[in-house]
Amino acid sequence: MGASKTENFTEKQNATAALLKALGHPARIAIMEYLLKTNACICGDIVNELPLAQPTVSQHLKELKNAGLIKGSIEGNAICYCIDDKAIQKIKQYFDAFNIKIEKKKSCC
Amino acid sequence: MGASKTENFTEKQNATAALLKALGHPARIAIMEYLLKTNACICGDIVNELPLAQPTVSQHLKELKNAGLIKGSIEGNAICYCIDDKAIQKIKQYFDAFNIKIEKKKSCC
DNA sequence: TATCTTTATCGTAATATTGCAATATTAAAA
DNA sequence: TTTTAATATTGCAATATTACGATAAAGATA
Repeated sequence: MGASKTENFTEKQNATAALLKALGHPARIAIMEYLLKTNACICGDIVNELPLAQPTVSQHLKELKNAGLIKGSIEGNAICYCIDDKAIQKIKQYFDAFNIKIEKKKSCC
Repeated sequence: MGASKTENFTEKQNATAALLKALGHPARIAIMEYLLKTNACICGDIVNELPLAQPTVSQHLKELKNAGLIKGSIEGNAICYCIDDKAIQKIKQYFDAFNIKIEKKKSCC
């Protein structure tokens, strides 16, 4: 098949999975970490930071953007990318809640 | 291609991506949430909870196990699965740190 | 206007993922 | 020992992902 049966899971489960899937590639982790490391948005420059060809980087940026993890704004003939705080917060909250429930359990295995 | 160029990224980036990739599927999110919801390890029962055939569920469980997100111990002819706390904590710490850095930035876009 | 720079898109090859039927495995139960 | 129950593995079809060369698009600059 190759296609996930998303219709059988909750909206929330699908949304969570989509966010994490977008981060589930080393290049996209590297992009996020690079955007974080620099103290402002990055115009250009991302391609030179990564060991991948320009079209490949562009594709990864698109995926991160589709997932809502980054924003891009046009700045002359370059494009400024930066992290969308809200998406990261959503993920953080998810794992915070998850972790609290784990700690309450205390446990078997 | 279809294969990620992992050799060009750091160990940490690859490891982070691998963990998040394992969670980047609604069925695997559903499995984790089900394991969390119940107050102990689950022996059997997981297949009945999910809208997928038994071999498919088994495959997803295998991936979660490979990623270190769950543990499975044999219990008679059934298998007890439960969440591996350490993996979740690793992820939580990653996003905690990430979020702290984001907040320090305050920001441009 | 012509050219340069930056980013996106198209097309395509290689590989990975998803899902399931059929079957194997393993241990309990009859 | 045969049967039953639970889970894993195999094999395969359908689809998705990853990567990149070639090319397009769009604004800046000469």
